[in-house]
Amino acid sequence: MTKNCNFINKLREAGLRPTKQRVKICEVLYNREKTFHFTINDLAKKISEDLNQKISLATVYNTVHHFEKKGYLKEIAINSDKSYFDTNTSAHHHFYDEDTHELIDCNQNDIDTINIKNNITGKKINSVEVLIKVASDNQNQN
Amino acid sequence: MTKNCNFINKLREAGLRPTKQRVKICEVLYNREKTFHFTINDLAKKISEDLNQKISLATVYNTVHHFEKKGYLKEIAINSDKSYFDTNTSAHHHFYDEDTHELIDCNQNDIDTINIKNNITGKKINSVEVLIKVASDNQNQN
DNA sequence: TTATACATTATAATTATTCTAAACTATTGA
DNA sequence: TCAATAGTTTAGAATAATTATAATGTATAA
Repeated sequence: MTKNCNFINKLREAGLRPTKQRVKICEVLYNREKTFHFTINDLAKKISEDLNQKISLATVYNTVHHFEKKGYLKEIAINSDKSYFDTNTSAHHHFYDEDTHELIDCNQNDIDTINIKNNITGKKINSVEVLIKVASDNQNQN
Repeated sequence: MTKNCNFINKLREAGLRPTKQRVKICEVLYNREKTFHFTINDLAKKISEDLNQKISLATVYNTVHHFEKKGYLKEIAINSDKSYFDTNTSAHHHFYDEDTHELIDCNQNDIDTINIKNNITGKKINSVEVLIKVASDNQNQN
């Protein structure tokens, strides 16, 4: 279990003042074994459930975006109506379960390394991401 | 250049009545050499530019979603703030130019076939999509 | 040709997100 | 230690994208 003082350092490193709210958000995001996939709503709900404290939605948005800019969170594009974030910021791919709307990290050995043979002229590749949409095998698909 | 009567047939096949509006939308979407990548706004603007007729935004939304359901359009997830659609519904991947916000189809020979070695238990793979984000080489990245 | 089910439309409602401006707080340096 | 200040939080307003509504219009089948 990571101590708050680590979060305070983390925030300082990012040039962000370690306020109560930001430390609380860090606790929810990073005090866990597995990586966390969430929407802003998920996160806001989790905060008000886990902690006996309301944090303004605007603050949650601000903080998540700050963290994203600093590379502490990564946005994962699934579809237009939900914006997912991932606490695992390393280059990796995802499964998306269309039944449960759950995002699952892809392991190294689930997929071969992607090899881009031709890039757009004059551009550099910033990221390569694979999204594998899955659903129940035993039912009709919509 | 595809004749309207083809569009009428296409609509009928989808179980959609070939109304003026839907045929016009088909013209804009499918009367072209290259595949078309667009947001609803792009499309609505293009319609009112190309044709001397206003089509209600609601109709554009409805029609695009109908077409998507019928497999005549594919939604491409880039990020949360824009919903892109693609008239190329075959399995293929994309480059996304972060400078121009343009979506470009990936050719077969730009990328090796993606091989998923382990899938989630009990699920079937519905799609595998790669998004390659690119940007200018000669400038600072944000 | 007429009844009916499906479509279109303008507008209202909803939702997600960002903006605003006032109140608050961490930090810095005297 | 304490005030100045620059950054932060907040509620609520503003915005933007999308969906719902309900009245009017239209393609289709009998």
